[in-house]
Formats: sequence, C-alpha cells, structure tokens
Amino acid sequence: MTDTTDRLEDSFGVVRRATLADVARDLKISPSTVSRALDPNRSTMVNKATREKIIESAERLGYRPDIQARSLMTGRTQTIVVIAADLGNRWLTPILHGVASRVSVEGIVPIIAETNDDSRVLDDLIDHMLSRRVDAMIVVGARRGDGPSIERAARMVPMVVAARPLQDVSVPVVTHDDRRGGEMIGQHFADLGHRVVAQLLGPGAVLNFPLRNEGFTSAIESAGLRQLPAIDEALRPTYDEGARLMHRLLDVSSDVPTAVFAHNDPMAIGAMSVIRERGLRIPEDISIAGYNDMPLTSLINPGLTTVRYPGWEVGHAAAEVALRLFAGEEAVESVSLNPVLKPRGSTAPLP
Amino acid sequence: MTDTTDRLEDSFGVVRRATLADVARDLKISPSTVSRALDPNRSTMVNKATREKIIESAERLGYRPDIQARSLMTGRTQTIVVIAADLGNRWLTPILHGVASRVSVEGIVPIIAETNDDSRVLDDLIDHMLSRRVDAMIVVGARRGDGPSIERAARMVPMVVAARPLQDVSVPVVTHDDRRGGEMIGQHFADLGHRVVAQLLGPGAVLNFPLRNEGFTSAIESAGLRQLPAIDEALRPTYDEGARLMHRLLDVSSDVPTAVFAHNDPMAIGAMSVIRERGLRIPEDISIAGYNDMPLTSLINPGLTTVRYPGWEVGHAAAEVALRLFAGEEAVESVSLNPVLKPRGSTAPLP
DNA sequence: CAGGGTCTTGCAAGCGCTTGCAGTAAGACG
DNA sequence: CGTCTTACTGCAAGCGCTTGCAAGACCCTG
Repeated sequence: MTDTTDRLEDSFGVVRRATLADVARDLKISPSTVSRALDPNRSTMVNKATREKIIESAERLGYRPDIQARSLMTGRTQTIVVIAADLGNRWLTPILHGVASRVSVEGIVPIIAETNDDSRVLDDLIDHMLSRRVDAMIVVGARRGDGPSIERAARMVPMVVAARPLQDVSVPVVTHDDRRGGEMIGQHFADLGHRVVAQLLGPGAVLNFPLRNEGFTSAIESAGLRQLPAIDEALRPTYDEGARLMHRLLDVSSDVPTAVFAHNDPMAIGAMSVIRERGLRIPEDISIAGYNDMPLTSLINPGLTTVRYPGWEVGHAAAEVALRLFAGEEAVESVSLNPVLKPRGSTAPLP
Repeated sequence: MTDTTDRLEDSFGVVRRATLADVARDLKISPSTVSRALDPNRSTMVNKATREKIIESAERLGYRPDIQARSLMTGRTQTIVVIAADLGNRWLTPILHGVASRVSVEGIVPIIAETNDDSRVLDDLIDHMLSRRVDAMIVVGARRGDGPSIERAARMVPMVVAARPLQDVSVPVVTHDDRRGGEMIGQHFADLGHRVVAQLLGPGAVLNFPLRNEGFTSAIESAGLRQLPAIDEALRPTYDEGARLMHRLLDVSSDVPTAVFAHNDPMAIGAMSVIRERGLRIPEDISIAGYNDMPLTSLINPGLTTVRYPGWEVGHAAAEVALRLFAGEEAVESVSLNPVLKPRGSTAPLP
C-alpha cells in the first residue's frame, strides 16, 4: 500500500488528522459542501465537478470523518454493544459472529463487554454504555433479577435480551426453546429404555437451566421414568462444577442412575471424567448427555450426546431485533429458535 | 433498584438524557461549574457546598456525561481496540482478559474486532477505528505483510502488535518466545530418546509458526535427530488441517516418525484422531506434542504435551505498552515472555 | 487602607461535524 | 425582458462538553 497522502504535521512532526475544514481550506470552499459531498445520501446536492475535486482532496489529505463528532449531531454512534457474561465461554463465539454478520452490513461495529456473571457489573456496564451513546445493547449475559436494570435502560436506548432468557421483561427476548431441548433429552433417555435417571443442574439464576430442568422433568414424568432428586446445583456451569456434582451424585444416592443429563457440555465432560475415575464405563454403565453442542463435544471419546444451540442464528436474530428497535419500529417481537438433538456415542440403550 | 430520578421527557414521552446544561439550569448556575464539580480532577476548584448541590442534582436528573462529546474536547475516547484474527479462537480469551484487566482500571473499555485472518479486512478495520478516534489499537491478528498498514496507522494513533509477532516493524511487539518454545519441544523429544521426528506446520503467514519451526529444527539438529521433510503447511491452524497434514505425513513418508510436533493444540488433536484411526497408539507408537496449552488439552486422553502460551500476560503487557504510548512515552520497548513446557501423557520415551 | 493573594464562578470559544435557511447564478418560461 | 424554477453553495447555529481567561468576592499583609 503506497502512501502518497499529504500529511498535516505540527511543529513536532506529529501527524494531525485531516478534518472537514482542512479539505475545505484546501479547496477554498465551505465545510458544509465538503460534508455534503462526502455523504452518500446528500452527495447529489453538490455539483459533480466539485464533488470530484472534494473526493480527490479528501483522499490526498487522508481525511477520515470523525464518527464521534458526527454522532453529536446525528445522535447515532454506529455502535452496538453486546454484553456477555464471560468471554471465555465458547458458545458465545457463534452468537457474536451472528451479531456481527448482521450489523456489519450497516457499517456498525459491535463492542463486546463482559460482566463476569455479576449483576452489579452489568449495571455499571449499562451505565457506561449509556454514556457512550451506543445505538443499542444486546444482553447475552442476563441473570434472574436483571430485568429492572435492563428495562430502565430500555427507556433510553433499544435493548434486547438474547441467548439467556429472562421472564416478565418488557424488552424483546431472542433465544431458543430450552424447555423443548430438555424434553428432547428426557425423551431420548426414555426411548433408550432407561428407568432411573438424574440431572446435574446448572445455576438457577441463569434461566436457561431451570427451563431445561422443567422440560426434562416433564418428559421423564410423562414417560414414567424415575428421576433421582437433585442434590445441589452448580455455582457456575463449568467443567469443575460438573465434576463436583457428579461426585456428589455418586456419593449420596443409594441408587446409581443409568442416564445423566448435565445441563451443558462442559459440565457433562467434567462428569464424564468423574464417572471414569470411579471405574464406570460410558455408555455401558452410565449414559450421559450435555447441552449446547460445542465444538469439543465431537472431539472427545465417546462423542457427547447433546442438543445443538443455534448460537449464530440467535445472534443474528438479536441484531435484527435491535436494529428494528433502533429504527423506531414499535411492536418488535421476541424470537424463539428450535433446538436439535445430536445423539452420539455417550448415550446408549440400557443393555 | 428503585428509580426516583426526575426524567426529562419530550411531548411524546420519550426520555431525553440529561445534559450538563440541564443540571446547570436546575441549579441556576453555569455549565462550566457543573463540569468542574463532576470531574474528580477539577472538583477541588469548586466550593464544597455547590459541589454537593451539583452532585445531588445530577443524581436526581440521572445525568450521565456524554463520552463522545467529551472526547471532542479532550481528544481521548477512553477506548482501546483489540483487533483479533478470529473470535472463535479460544487462546484469544486470556489475551482479551489480560487487556481488559489492565485498561479497565483506567476507565477504558476495550472494543473487540475481528479480521477473519484477512489482511484487507484488517486495513478496513484500522481505517474505521481511526475514524472512531480510539485511543490505541492492539493488533493480535497480524499476518506477514501487515507491517506497512500498521506502521501507517501508528503515525496517527498508538499501535501495538501482540501475540502474533511481526518482523521489521517499527511498533512495539508484545509476544512470547516462539522460537524458544519450539526448541523446548525439540529438546523434549530428544530427551525421550526419539530418533525420527516430524512437524505439522502451521500457516507460514502467521509468524509464530515459522519461529516454532526454526526453534524445533535447531534443537533437533543439535541433538542429532532426523527430521522428516515437511510435506505441506496448514492453510489454517485448525483441527481439520491438523488431520489433513497427519494423513499426508503417514501416506507420503516411507518412514514413520516416532514423535510429531503439531504447531498448535487443535492441529495436534486433529492429528491424534487420525493416528488412532490408522490403528496406531499414542504415545506407544507415536508421541505427539502441541502448542498453546488450551483448556481442552487437559481434558483429552491422554493429556496433550504442549507449551503454555501466557495469553493473559501477553494481553496485560500489550495494554500496558499501549497505555504508555498513549501517554506519550517515547522509547517503549517490545516485550517477549517465556514459554513453559507442559509434558503430559501424549509423549513418552521410545520403548 | 492600599496592594496583593486565594477561592469561586462565569464567559466565551471551540472540538469536528450536520443542517435549516438564505443567497446566488443560471437556465426556463411566458 | 421580467419572473420562476432549479441547482448549487455558504452562513451560522448548535450537538454536549472542556478550558483559558478574567472578574468578583473575600481575606491577608505591611
């Protein structure tokens, strides 16, 4: 890339960015004309010859519009923020990609921020982003009880809740049907002929998990299987917590279940390592299923039966909803996408 | 969270954000005083009593400073952008956390953007971020040849290259010693008594990989081992490409190596599945090592021997360097952190 | 009591941009 | 040839904030 632009340097040789005024001065015309010439929507207002001169000069001087300054007048910042719980969480990536793929065509760049799954951090973040005048916010890291903060912010800026559902909230929610996903796992266990099953519960404050629980339990009950009572719930939906709950399940219960539903994939993998540690085989002694269909689930042995979470689609839809709200549409509706069961080697019929 | 703030509503009931002028009007004082009272650095300039009244009023009206407007005067946007190659790449997360942990104490929020490992996208992104007047950029997704674009931008805004090294570039580079890491693996193979080894090369345009190659090769040579010639290099450093290269290695070579160095963990895992598919055992028939020490490497069986990549530290240091540049420090130096070998079950002595 | 600080506050300019309005020139029309 | 459009351009205000400067009030010196 050759660099033939005239640079504006101050006495110290530090480069100053070219402004509209610089271009105007260069051409001895008014900044307004330059502004209009460079805006695709208003460029027809200016004479073709002048416009070409302006474009040439702008390029030569290396002019870049200042989005901050522009937003002061227009009220738009071309920025949308995605508030996530934890950037390390791999199921976030497809969601982010979905959002980016939708908004980038509008010249909007998504900002990503992280709450560490702490509701106070969420509050602060929302505050900060309000200060930044972002065009919209997509909250993918909501916890039970975050509704009021989100609704309060929704009065100032378009808000959408995505991925993790939230009940009784007046903003649009884009997610998939966790209840149905739980049902699918329960049904799958029943189809395989299991009689005694158990769950490793994810943290109740993240509402996906109670929904998965509900769906699973209802499928189990209507199929007439027996579910061991849950000992405890995970503090965080992680590998370590999955291992801890599995230990407790095997320690406490007098019965050993023949099929276990861990509320997400990392928990399931943690549980698998514990099962093996205890000298039990998967799936011969215990079948196990997870949730999310993360990339690593197909790499482990045996492959983990799980439910595909349509992250990209959720992100894309959430962005769509956010853009609509921003455009001033009134009745923007919530969206619920469908889960898909992915049976793999970790679940098998009862011998 | 109770909501007792007085809202400024227009005739349609739409909430308008409170501005400095609103607070000033409320108290019948000048906006300058309000501005000063609310800035920690200048709040001593204003009388204690007035300051308290101002703070009370600001709170009551729900005033939030407009960062965009402020940045117009101050020249700072309190924003730093991290340009990554691929958000789905898990080793990115600790780097991002490292950056965030350093800048957040300054009230700066990192923006994350993605290039999809495409140099043209990087160019566009840099341009866009220049328009956004970000305070600094950290490029974690650089490829060979991106130097000129980065240097050009460096004349307008502090730039630092992180994680992926870049040679002959005039901006600070924060990374770790890939050459040394490669050496460690080579030495490890030699220590275990292997005689015939091979590599699965990562894409040469990402400069970490040639460095790993160099280090490994030099260790191998000085230990007097034989290295099979590399057939091909991966197009992307992924599971699939690792599998493809492993297939080719086993197909093409007349010799079978007893130890293989895959240039990163996903490639190594891809290779492992191929090795097994072919009926060979790990580590009895073939030892294999990866690079990065991603979380999943300890979950698979056997555990993958690898080199720990200090992502958090790299991110933290890169942010530190960026902040220094932004503060106007002149001679900010490149940083190189140390790799650490993590021997696990996937490598073993030659029987 | 004059002269000199020290505190507080307000004024006004300006950051880089957009935009309503008015002004000019040129062509169109009767 | 006068009047109306039409096409283009500039003026000036203003988005919400910061900041140099000056002014006023007050207190302290000698």
